[in-house]
Amino acid sequence: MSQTAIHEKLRLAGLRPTRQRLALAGLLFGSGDRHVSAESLHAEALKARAGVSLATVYNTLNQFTQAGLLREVAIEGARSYFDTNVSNHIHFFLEDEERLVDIPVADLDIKGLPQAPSGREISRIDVIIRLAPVKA
Amino acid sequence: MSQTAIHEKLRLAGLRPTRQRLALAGLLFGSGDRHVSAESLHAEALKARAGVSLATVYNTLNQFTQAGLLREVAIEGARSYFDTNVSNHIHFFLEDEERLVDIPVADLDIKGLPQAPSGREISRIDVIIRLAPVKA
DNA sequence: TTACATGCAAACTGTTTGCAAATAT
DNA sequence: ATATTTGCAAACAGTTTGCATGTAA
Repeated sequence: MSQTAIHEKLRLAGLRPTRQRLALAGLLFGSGDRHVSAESLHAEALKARAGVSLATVYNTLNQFTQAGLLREVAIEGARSYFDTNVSNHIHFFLEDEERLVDIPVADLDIKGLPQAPSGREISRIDVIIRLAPVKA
Repeated sequence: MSQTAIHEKLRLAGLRPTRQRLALAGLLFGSGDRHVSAESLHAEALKARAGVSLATVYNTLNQFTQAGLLREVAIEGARSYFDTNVSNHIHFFLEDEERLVDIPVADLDIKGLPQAPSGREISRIDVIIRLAPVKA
């Protein structure tokens, strides 16, 4: 994704293209789909010599999520992950590496879902397939 | 579930039936399926005049989970939930009430699941259907 | 020029832990 | 008698926030 496209992406989301946001968006959306934690993105930003504080990384991730640019994925064990792929898909979670992997949901077919209780509607379905190393 | 059954349940799990564990197990397994947080279980224990510290509630929930008596459910937003239903099922999550509801998976049928990467096997599949109130 | 964004450090939440006292076997 | 468990308070991790400073429009 080009610099201009990133600029435009932020503008569309109603977020001012500040130096920090551009840097973080560059890291997030510059290459393919990614899964980051606040900590890991902050580390990357430091390595890239983008002066960005951890607090700003948190704020930015939350703003991006709220704007629909990211999707949050909850995993047991405190740490939150943010996924740059906001299209319809589910996840493998590699328990040994604590890492998420996207699964395209194209040919996934869930049948027999019960109806949402009245007055409520489905806002999202989260599916996480947890994988453990095969025991020797 | 009777007192004796609870006693036996702990014994089978290799956990000494201390006063605190019996009290917490009584609350957890005494009636039907439940979803508790450490905080909520602690509050219940206090109300029931069982002298149990919050630290012990945490430790006990973890021990019970490790013993397979409980299942942990991760939801975005820090707080962990523990489910007394350890059979195969999935969850509704009522976003407005921050509450979990079990869905029996009897007639649920998931097709087209991709294969686990080699060297790994599925240890669990978590499905959470998030529900929001219908906008007026 | 003004409303919004940033950085720092301090606050906060949920959870874990070290250790002395208590308890189950 | 001895190994385990408990409770407290302190430590801890991840995350959020207040406020002075900096920056985009």
